[in-house]
Amino acid sequence: MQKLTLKKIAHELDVSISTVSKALKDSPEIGEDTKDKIKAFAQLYNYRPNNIALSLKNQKTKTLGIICPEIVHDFFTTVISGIEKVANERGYTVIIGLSNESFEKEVTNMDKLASGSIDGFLLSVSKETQLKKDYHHLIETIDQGMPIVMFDRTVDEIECDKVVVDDTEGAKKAVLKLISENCENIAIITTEDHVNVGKLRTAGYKEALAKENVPLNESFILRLDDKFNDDENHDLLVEHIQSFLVKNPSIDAIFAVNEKYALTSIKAARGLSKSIPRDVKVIGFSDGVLSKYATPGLSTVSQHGKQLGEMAARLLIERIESKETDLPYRTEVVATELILREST
Amino acid sequence: MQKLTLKKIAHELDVSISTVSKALKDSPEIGEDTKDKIKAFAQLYNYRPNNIALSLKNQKTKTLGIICPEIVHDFFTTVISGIEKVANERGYTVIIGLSNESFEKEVTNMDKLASGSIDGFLLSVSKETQLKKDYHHLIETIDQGMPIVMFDRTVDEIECDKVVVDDTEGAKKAVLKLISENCENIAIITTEDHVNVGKLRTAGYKEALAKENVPLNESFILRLDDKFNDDENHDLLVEHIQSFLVKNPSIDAIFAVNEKYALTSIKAARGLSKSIPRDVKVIGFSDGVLSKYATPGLSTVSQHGKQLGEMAARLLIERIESKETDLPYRTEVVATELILREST
DNA sequence: TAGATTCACGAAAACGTTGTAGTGTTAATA
DNA sequence: TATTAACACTACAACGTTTTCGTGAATCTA
Repeated sequence: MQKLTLKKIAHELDVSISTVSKALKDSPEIGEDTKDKIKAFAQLYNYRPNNIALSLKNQKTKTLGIICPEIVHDFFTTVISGIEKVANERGYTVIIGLSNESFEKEVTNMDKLASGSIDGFLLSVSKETQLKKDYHHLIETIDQGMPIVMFDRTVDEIECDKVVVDDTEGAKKAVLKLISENCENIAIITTEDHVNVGKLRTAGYKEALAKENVPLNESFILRLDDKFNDDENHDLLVEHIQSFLVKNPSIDAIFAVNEKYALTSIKAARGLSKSIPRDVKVIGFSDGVLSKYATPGLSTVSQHGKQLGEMAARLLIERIESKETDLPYRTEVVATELILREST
Repeated sequence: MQKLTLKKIAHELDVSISTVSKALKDSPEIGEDTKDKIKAFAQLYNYRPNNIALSLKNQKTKTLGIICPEIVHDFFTTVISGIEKVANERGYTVIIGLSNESFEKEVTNMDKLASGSIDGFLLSVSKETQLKKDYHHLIETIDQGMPIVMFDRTVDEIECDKVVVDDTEGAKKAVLKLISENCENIAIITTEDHVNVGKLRTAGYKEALAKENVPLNESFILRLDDKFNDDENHDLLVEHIQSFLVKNPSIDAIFAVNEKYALTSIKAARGLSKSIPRDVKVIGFSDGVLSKYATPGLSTVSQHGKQLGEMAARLLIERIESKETDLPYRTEVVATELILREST
């Protein structure tokens, strides 16, 4: 049995399409018995209005597009689950486009979704986009009246709603904690500077050091090439960190800007027969389940990804549903929280 | 500047809508100079045909709906990334609906998407659905001519395309390996039997034992209540496994039916001052990144989630695009692979 | 009983496309 | 010169809705 439409019901019951439509909406224009008859029929054959037709008619899709650099990634999925939650509560559906950190995929994905499929974007830009600093697709999208809310990986040059975690502050808290535990030689394992969050967290690291008058030792900063994010290169990364640790044997604490770096640091240190947390304390940055399930449990700066996602979705939906065309852009900051486990 | 449509171009250039449509499709019906003019205009103002209108006209959306029980979960996201990959290659977009293991959310999500938004479903049923054994929503969907491909968590009672991992065989391989390493008291940490994959993996465990004539000791089977899947109950789970380990001190190997159980087992064993892998060897079941980044690296039965996702998407798209209405249903089995790391 | 009012319903436009079937003009054929 | 063919374009229907505007019939008012 194929999909039921108003037309088919109308034909079957020998009334007009308008009558059916109105009856199902319980319009007072239609007589009670006609209404009953139509409703019963619709119920029986499980009629559901066609979303596509509604979207076309109403010029809105009740759908949100998420553009995300990666999906096998606890932080992003946590954010997505937050987005999905409020989207669903408000009657919205969610489409996901993955950029895989590629500028081109980000552009084509956005292009495709922007062509009528969605009412607005939730976007975390790819690393490549951050590197190229080419934002024409974002500008065009916004110019066409399609709202964008950026989350986590935002770009300063574009004016739009943003939701970010307080990277600098979170990093600072973590490093301050390490200092308070009498660590004197605190290393940071971070990304290259073109990755915004890496840069910000590194800034927090430096701030904490400065605040407590701990001298900054540039050789304690390990900036990891992007290639190490590939799971294939995990063994390489272990070795790389180990040689860093060997070169700097005085290191007694590591602050890692993400979960993978943190966990790999633990593995590397262990491989060097250092005990965690006795010889080296480790704090990561993440919202992930990994940290909780790892042995030893990894202390982390939690990013509250779910709240971030909820916030972002709320901002977007508000903008979509507001008739004010000149709502001022907001930037919301989601606070971090230091969660202490066994690695400190 | 608002969205450009054929109508606006037509009005602007003083030609008919049809002419614009045809010109952009390079139809020979239209004169060269008119074509050039229209194309140039469209290019300049970045015209993109409206997907919604196309969907309505063509009666197909070029969109796939994924219904997934959970998203903060490496296995499912790996599958999704596989789906997204082939979907994109073939010009499809992906909508995600999360059931959060709830029957009701599964039903309402499917209902919503089935109303015109998508051409077919990729579905992994929720635990609650498995428990209730209420499949009316699946039957109705299929009856309406909407194809479903089930992945991983399938239901035997429904006829449709399926892609599964070889749970029994994978579990068997893992346990066989443990036996070959001279483990004599191999425990299994599994789910309750209503979870299909738990049941199948337990079957594999038993098969392996039987094959090598190792006596089956029912007290070595720990069936975990669903509540332990909640990350909140992680500490509880650790204690629970520890008391199990204390009650059965002879256990020298653990086969866990998922990554979290495996990692938690390691943590529990460690807490009991047992060394991994010297005192207890552990093998998990998963595709996750966790295993790789954990210390010690967790040996696992890899499920090749990405291939599974790719396979599922291929099956679905083939069915959608085939004009044959009576394509026979297929069930594809994705082989598992034993990946040995430090926990064995 | 003429006029107004209410009731119950239908026709049609619109959203943005595409494709089929015209249509009017010019050029080629017989 | 009359017929036909080619060309370059336009009109219109359809996809499934919703909504505004009619409209004919029954009922009410004076």
